[in-house]
Order: sequence, then structure tokens, then C-alpha cells
Amino acid sequence: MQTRKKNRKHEIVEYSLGLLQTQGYESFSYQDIASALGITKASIHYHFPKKEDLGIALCAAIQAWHQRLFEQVSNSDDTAIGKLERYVGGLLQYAQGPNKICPLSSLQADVACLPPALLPSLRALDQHELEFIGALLASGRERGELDFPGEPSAQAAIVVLSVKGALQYSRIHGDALLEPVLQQLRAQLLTATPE
Amino acid sequence: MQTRKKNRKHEIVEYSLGLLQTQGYESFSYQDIASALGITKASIHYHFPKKEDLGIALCAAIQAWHQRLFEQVSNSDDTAIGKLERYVGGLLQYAQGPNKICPLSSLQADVACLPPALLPSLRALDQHELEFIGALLASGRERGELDFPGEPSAQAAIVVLSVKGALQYSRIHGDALLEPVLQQLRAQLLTATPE
DNA sequence: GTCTATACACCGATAGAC
DNA sequence: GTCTATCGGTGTATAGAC
Repeated sequence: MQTRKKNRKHEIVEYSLGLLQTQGYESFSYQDIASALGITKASIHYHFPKKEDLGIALCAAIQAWHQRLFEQVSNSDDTAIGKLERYVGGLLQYAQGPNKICPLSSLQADVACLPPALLPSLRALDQHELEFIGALLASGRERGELDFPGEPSAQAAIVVLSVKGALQYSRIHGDALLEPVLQQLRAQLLTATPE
Repeated sequence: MQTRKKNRKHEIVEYSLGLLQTQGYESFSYQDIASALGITKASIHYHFPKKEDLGIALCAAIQAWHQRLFEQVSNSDDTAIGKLERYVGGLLQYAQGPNKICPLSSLQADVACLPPALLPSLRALDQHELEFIGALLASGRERGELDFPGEPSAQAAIVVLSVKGALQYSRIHGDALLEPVLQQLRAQLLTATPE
């Protein structure tokens, strides 16, 4: 495999991903990318003829990130709550930087004006994430490391939605909400085992 | 006060609110509104010279909705969990219809391209909502009607973020997630008092 | 209050030279 | 692969007749 020289294409995807997280799919333009990278719109159209093509590449990049993060979480020999914190940490790190949120949240918000070709990828990404966290919660409870009522899948949704939602809130309210929410989620999942 | 005849202005705000909920602030245009109402773009500019002015009117409409809903919840002589269900019910009803979400979620998602004049209103709306739910949870726990660990404000954030997040998810995944999430939130807030 | 007509900017996209 | 140039479409916004 060539170790370099899909540079430009990769550069475009990386920068677009940041724009997706800060502005949303519809709100960033080829001109934005071109200006930042010091090239022209036409050059970007060479690599990604339609914006939809770029969108698909963005989904692939998000999928690769998920795979990396989930593997890292799975391979750690942490306890369940530790793995959960790794996932949240990875999510927050990926959204680090001014006004960034989870790219999946961005895509979801713009779903009305998204190229239909992106929907299957988006659905799969969301679903896989929820299933992964759900399985993590289920096995953690079986091992007695976690304690919570109800279905693991529903609790997984609450964890994921709360973290991503808090991230979105922090864009306009500052990050005063984020830490208390994480603390509260911890409290929901742990029996009385104070540190 | 004139009982009628701010009709058009009101009509525009009402229809725009729906577009805000389905498409987001940036993605709906004066043309969309004009076509639906059978008038021209110019007529809308007469009532709302800049889109920012319409945006402010939308925030005011959301604020009025909040006030109505919060009063209705407060004045009910339900128990704490009943009041909470009234709030959630009102939220879901307001987002009823194809592909609608909470208008505040929509505004938050578009925050990067929002007229700066809208930010204070948006901040106030979010904050007031969280404070209201937080107070509801706090007094419910004091009365022994609710049982949850940690700070009421953090738990309020989890409730609000989860419900709105589930609403957003249901746009692409169907509403299979919504009911389990609500059920799980109930389970988190109630001690063992099955119905 | 509503219309027609228009100005101006930006968008995604294409053609063709280099 | 990158460029210049341009097309068609759409967005917000304005001027002026009715």
C-alpha cells in the first residue's frame, strides 16, 4: 500500500470533518475547504465530484473513528465503568476544539437536507454505537460491576444521548453542564461504592 | 386589544416554527413560507424585514409555549412524576408531525450560523427549562415522591437531553427508541413503586 | 399589505487549459 | 491535479408601483 500521497483527499476529509462538527453538513461549502487548504473549489470537485461523495467519505471517516475507539475500549482490561469512561473520553476528545460536537449529532440535525445516500451509513453508525454501549452495560451488570434498573439498551440510549446533548449545550452555555451530567450518569450506574 | 388581524404575522410565525422544527433555522427560506401561505417573499419582508427579526419572533413564540406548558404543569395537582409526564407529553405534542423535533434543539444545532441577536433568547429559554425541571425534581424528592441520587439540576439535564435526543433519533430510526427511554427515565426517578 | 422586478452574494457543479 | 472561467439556481434583501 502506498504510505503517502492520498494526502490531498485525506486533507479534505479531515478538514471537512471539523467543519461538519462545528457548522453542520449543509452549512459548510467547498469554498470554505478550498480557502483553508489554499486550493480552489474545482480541485475539490476533482476528488469529490459531488458533495454527496464527500459526505460518504465523511461517514467512512466517522466509521473508522468508531472502530478505533470501540476496539480500544474493548481491549482495555478496565472494569465496565472504566470502559464507559474511555468511550466518553474518546467522544469528548473527538469533539475537542471550539464549538465542536459529535459529527453524528451534526448529521442528524441536518437530516432534512441530507443526500439520501448518506442515510443508510448514518443509521448504521448510530445503531452500532448504541448496540456497543448497550452490550457494555449489559455485561457490566451481569458481572456485578454496574447496577441499574431496566433494559441495558434503554440505559445505553440515555448515556449516549445525554453526553452528546450536553456537548451540544456547552456550545452556547459553556461547559458547566458537562461534568455534572457525567457525574450523574456515573451515580446512576454504580451501586453505593464511593471512591 | 384587537382580537384579530395580526393574522398574517401570526400565520408566518406559526408556519415558520414548523419549518424550524423540521429543517432548522438556516435551511428554511422566505420562499418556503411564501409558497405555503400563497404570498410572495416581499410580503414577508414587510412583516419581518430581516430573517433575524423573524428569528426573534420565533424565540418569542417558543417562550410563550414554554410559559403555557410550565403553567399547566405547575397548576396541575399531580404528583411529581405526573407533572414530569405532563411536561414530556407537552414536549412530544409540540414536536408531533412528520420529522419535527424540539425547536430549541433545532436552534442549538444551527448555532454557528445563527444571528447573534438570537443567542441571548436561546440561552434564556434553555436555562429556564432546565431550572424548571430541576426545581420539579428537587421538590418531588423532598416530598418523597421521587428517588434519585445526586443533584436535581444534573438529573434534570439528563431527562431533558434524553427526551429531546430521543426525539431527534426517531427522525431517522423510527420511534422504537422513544418509549423505552421514557420508561427508563421513569425507572430512574421512582423507588420501587410498581403500578 | 401585497405585488413585480431586481440587485447582489454564494452555492454546487462543469468545461477546458495547463 | 490544479487552475480560470462560467453556468444555473437559490438565498436574503430592497425599490417602487398598486
